[in-house]
Amino acid sequence: MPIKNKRSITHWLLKTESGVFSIFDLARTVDRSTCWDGVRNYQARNFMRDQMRVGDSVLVYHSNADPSAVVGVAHVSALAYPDHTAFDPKDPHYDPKSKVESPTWFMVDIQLDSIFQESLSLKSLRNVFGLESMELLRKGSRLSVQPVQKAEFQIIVKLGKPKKVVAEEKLDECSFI
DNA sequence: GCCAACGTTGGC
DNA sequence: GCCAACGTTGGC
Repeated sequence: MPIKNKRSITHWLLKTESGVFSIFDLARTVDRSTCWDGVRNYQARNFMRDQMRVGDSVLVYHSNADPSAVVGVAHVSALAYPDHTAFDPKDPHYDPKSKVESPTWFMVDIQLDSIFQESLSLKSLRNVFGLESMELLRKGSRLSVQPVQKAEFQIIVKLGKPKKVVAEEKLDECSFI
């Protein structure tokens, strides 16, 4: 009997600087989805390029925020493809090493599912039972794309009280935004 | 603004 | 391959 080739990682956490692109910006985009451009770290790239698959679950984290916090849930909506912002000399994430014919940097698309009614600050997460080994809570953790254990993901979603973000035109009705 | 904890670069 | 210098991330 063939053994099912089960991937070890299907849950992720993506950091975004809330002042640059927040979960609320994501909620206002067409189809509530976006390309996750600008990742310029090899380990983060490898996770996106080699391991992420369409449908994988994503926690959205606001870094450099007040307070820094996990703020909602999205999912991967497109498999990794070259990050074109690396080709554009005028783009802040321009990288001359990356060529169109052999791209260095990749990105996935993600689509927003829900925003937490209780955003979960980094500080508060440090006290949650079951998250002791979470990468985000590791001292000096800087990875902007990081794997999350399914159990960790479930704990966080339960605490966050996610409110589904439905259609673009209904955004005005989301009083918590 | 400070600074710890990285990651990258480049001389050797 | 080693490692010092430098640049970046991101909490505080």
